[in-house]
Amino acid sequence: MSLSHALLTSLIEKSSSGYDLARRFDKSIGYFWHATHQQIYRELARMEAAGWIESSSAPDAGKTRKREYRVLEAGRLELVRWSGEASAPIDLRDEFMVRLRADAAMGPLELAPELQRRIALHHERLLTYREIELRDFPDAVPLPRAALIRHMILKKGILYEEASIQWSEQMLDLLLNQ
Amino acid sequence: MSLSHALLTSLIEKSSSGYDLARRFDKSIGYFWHATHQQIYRELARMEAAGWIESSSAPDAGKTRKREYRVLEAGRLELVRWSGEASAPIDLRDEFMVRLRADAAMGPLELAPELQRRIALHHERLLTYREIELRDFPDAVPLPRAALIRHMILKKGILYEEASIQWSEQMLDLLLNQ
DNA sequence: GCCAGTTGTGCAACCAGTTGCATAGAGGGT
DNA sequence: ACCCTCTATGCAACTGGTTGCACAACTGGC
Repeated sequence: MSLSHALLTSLIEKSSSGYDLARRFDKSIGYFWHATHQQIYRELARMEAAGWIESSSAPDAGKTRKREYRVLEAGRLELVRWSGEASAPIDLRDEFMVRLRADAAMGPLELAPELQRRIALHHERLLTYREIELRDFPDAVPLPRAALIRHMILKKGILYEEASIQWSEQMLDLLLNQ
Repeated sequence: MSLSHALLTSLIEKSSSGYDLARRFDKSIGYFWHATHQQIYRELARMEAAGWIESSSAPDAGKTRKREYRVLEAGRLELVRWSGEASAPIDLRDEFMVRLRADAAMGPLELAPELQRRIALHHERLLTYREIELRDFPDAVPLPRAALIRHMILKKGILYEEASIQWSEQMLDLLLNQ
């Protein structure tokens, strides 16, 4: 689902190999998107065939097969073109909500432990995001537009985790005491 | 991704035809999940083959092909079994975030109109959810456990829309004034 | 020198979701 | 009678994402 455009954006920020891209992707756009290395290699091959990017043996390749991918003008144009399209709203396809509904339909199903596990996970992520926030977006200095946008994207993740924790704790209380 | 279990849950709440199921699905579990009729028919066929559900010509079929699907004991057992599994956290794969990142990487891209469209959409959904809330979950009466759970699921949608609106308005301000 | 682990690329098969199309009866309008 | 729309089911082809596996070189430990 437009993984290619996400990769293009990442490559504009910094030319890199498929492998590096896969790891950077997880740490940047990856707040809200995960892609396997398989998808990324396949997409890079397609984009190169389409003339959006070019590649050559990476400067630090040595005797390895490592390649470096760079965005071409056609890639930039494509990204600008795509940015004008309407974006489909995400669906929040959450299996746990189905489990809760099943509990409501069939009687208590012991979902509390799983909910607790999820709360811990949300806390973990929140912590990571807050660390990135402290490191990358000091609010003493006035930040340029690009940094403000990136900060807002991170904030979206932070807000989501905070809201999830609050909601989950209320839900947990309900499961345990009703 | 476990659409089958979502459908099982829906069918436990009420036996119905594929078509009715598709429409009810959009209105209930569909707060956070959308499935096409195609997926639903295919999944029903699989579940029937697996012995989780059975079907017969619907009582109100007349001369049409309309069928009614009912959950069998094996289906209930499967749902209980599945409820004990760990649920993968959702990924918030949002194309618009990629567009924002592209804006940050390449300079202003005129994303404000699209953001405004999204804000309107969030308002629309929020309104729908609030109407359902007023209709189905009066807080004067003490509700039974099952209703409380269903209410919490709906609340998750409401909280998400509210947070999205707040965040989007802040983002819009940034896009227009920076 | 060998083994385990990490970096890096890639093929093949599979599964889930989407899209376009086809079929068929019911009900309503002109 | 004719056509249009809605209800209802379904096939076929395609796209995107996932999983398992394989290959290759380099890196550090014993």
